Amino acid sequence: MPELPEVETVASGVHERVAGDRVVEVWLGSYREPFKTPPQRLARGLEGRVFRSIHRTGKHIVCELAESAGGDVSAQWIVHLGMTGRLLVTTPDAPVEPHTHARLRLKSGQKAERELRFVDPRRFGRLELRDLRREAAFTAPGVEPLTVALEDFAALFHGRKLAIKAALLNQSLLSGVGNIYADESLFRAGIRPRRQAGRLRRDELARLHAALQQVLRHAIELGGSSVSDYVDANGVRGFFQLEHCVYQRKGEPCRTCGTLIRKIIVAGRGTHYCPHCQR
DNA sequence: CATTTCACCTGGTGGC
DNA sequence: TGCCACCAGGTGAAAT
Repeated sequence: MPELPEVETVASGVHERVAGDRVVEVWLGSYREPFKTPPQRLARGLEGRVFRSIHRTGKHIVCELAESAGGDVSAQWIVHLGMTGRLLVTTPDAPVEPHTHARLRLKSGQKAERELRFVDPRRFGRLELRDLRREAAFTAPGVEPLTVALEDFAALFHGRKLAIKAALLNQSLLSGVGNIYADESLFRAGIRPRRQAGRLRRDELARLHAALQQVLRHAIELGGSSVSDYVDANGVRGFFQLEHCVYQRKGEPCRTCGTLIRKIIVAGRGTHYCPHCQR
């Protein structure tokens, strides 16, 4: 489900609910898949630690952990939601959904007990623990789309022969853009997804830069896109799917010119565009 | 190195 | 209703 706006929404929701809480008990499922860090080491790293803050980097949720409420950050719990992952704050007695892979029971002074749960049917998500006394802090490989300057954005595509859509999806160039926001930003910039990245004109790159930042910011304001089952940390759906101009609108009229939206495959992904508005 | 393809999973949908 | 092929918000390894 999750691209930058959805991950941002989940991370800020989790932050609001659990910052300052201590992990008093950890339960982890038995599947190998979601655990980039072996379950035993992950559980040991989480147990007893305090959530200092939670934020987003690219499509990753980074939880800063300390030994005590006022202590220095000594570890990071990094959550990647994959395609179907959810990070939910619940009460401890809430029914446990199928495909729940991690449950963290949390406690803090006055607040009622709650649980932080990681649920992921397809198991494409990843859980990782970094011990900052031994390992470097997490950094995303690509640049941050929301804040990258136009000059640096344009430089990412210089000399590249791949399709602009494929370039937007490449996380080592930009961290956080996925299939929905690649299609939506290309529509808003009036650029066909198969255009060679290195051949875009200066004005097109400027339009794409502006469109991408606008669409991401707008989507964050609306709590992300709930295409099938995406919900935030509180189980609430987003509303940006109502603003989609092309994504999953194959055969429907373009909101600008009425031409029917087409769907093709680019970079192995379903790709939607308006043949009239995008050149 | 740059780029493309495919496997990894489960569940929902639409056609027959 | 039932079965089945196909598709899905992501990524990283393998192939080209």
